[in-house]
Amino acid sequence: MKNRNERLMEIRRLIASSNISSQDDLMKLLLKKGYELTQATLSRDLKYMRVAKMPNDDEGYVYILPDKEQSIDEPEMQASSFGVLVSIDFAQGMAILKTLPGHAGSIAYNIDHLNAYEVGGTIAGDDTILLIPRDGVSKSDLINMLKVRLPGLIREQVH
Amino acid sequence: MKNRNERLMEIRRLIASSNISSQDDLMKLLLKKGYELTQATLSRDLKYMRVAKMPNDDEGYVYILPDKEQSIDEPEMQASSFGVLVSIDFAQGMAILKTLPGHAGSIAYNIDHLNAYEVGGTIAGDDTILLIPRDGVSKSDLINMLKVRLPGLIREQVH
DNA sequence: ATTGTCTTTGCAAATTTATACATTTTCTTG
DNA sequence: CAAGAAAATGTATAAATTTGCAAAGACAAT
Repeated sequence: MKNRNERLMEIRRLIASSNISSQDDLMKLLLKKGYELTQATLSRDLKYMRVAKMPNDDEGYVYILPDKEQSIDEPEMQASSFGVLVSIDFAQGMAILKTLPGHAGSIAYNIDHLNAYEVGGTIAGDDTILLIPRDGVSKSDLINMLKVRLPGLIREQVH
Repeated sequence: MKNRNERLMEIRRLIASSNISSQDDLMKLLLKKGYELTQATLSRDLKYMRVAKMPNDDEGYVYILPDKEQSIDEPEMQASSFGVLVSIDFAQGMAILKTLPGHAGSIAYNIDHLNAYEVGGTIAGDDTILLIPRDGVSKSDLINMLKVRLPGLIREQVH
């Protein structure tokens, strides 16, 4: 779906920033943000992202993200990074990103620090980044994520 | 009750040592060990011990202990604070090793020179190593090899 | 032993979560 | 573009979990 990825990111943000204790709660929060879906889909989303439900300090239960850091604010992309990502190709289930000469390192740094679910890890050379997506992450998942989380990075002709 | 504490310990042991996916499952295991109780009590026990339920790698869900040493992170393990190898993650059948900044090269060099059967080859960036295992080598094969051949690099995994 | 208090438990009902199946949407490939 | 394949979603339902309430220990102080 067009906005599944966006939705997954929103779910992450919500879980990171508030104490959510049921999928119905989460559903209502998402509805306020404009995402319309059923509890069944949420169950699948949470499973996809390996979100766990855990008893809480006080009363009740909360969902917790399987990631190390739950930072809500994301680092801004540097101005100089604008439009320097030249192409995205896929091979062997991995993404090969081409940048303007010398920019691979900084772009990879930015991508790494998104803590994006989709990204297993990156290795950067001078103008090439090898990005290993997590299992189950599709080409378009990855591209959508990059578009959403690092707007302006990708040159227009890339898709 | 007289043996509630014993029971809690037994539950801990069971959860640590097997993949339990429902309270009914756990109930049956406990029955075999001589503990007779209802699922409702189990729900309370798990809440008391803050045991979380999390989607699993393959299919299904598992209970996990909130033990500080037991990470609920995706990375298979974390290095000790003194170690250089920070995490090992798997995606696309390959291992992605994260190191402290600047150490990827030397760690990759060391791994290469083990001449370990398990390792097809490595590519190192600044703080990331992509390790391609040989066909048929499992995740745990690789981790065990690294533990044995490069002790100290990887923290002992506590269960 | 009796009383009162606190903890633990079972039962049953309510709530929450997962999933089989059908349908729709998206993607790929000719 | 069309056809087939794959992915995503909703519906309805099953499965799993939580909880209110009452009853049954456990324990302390009379």
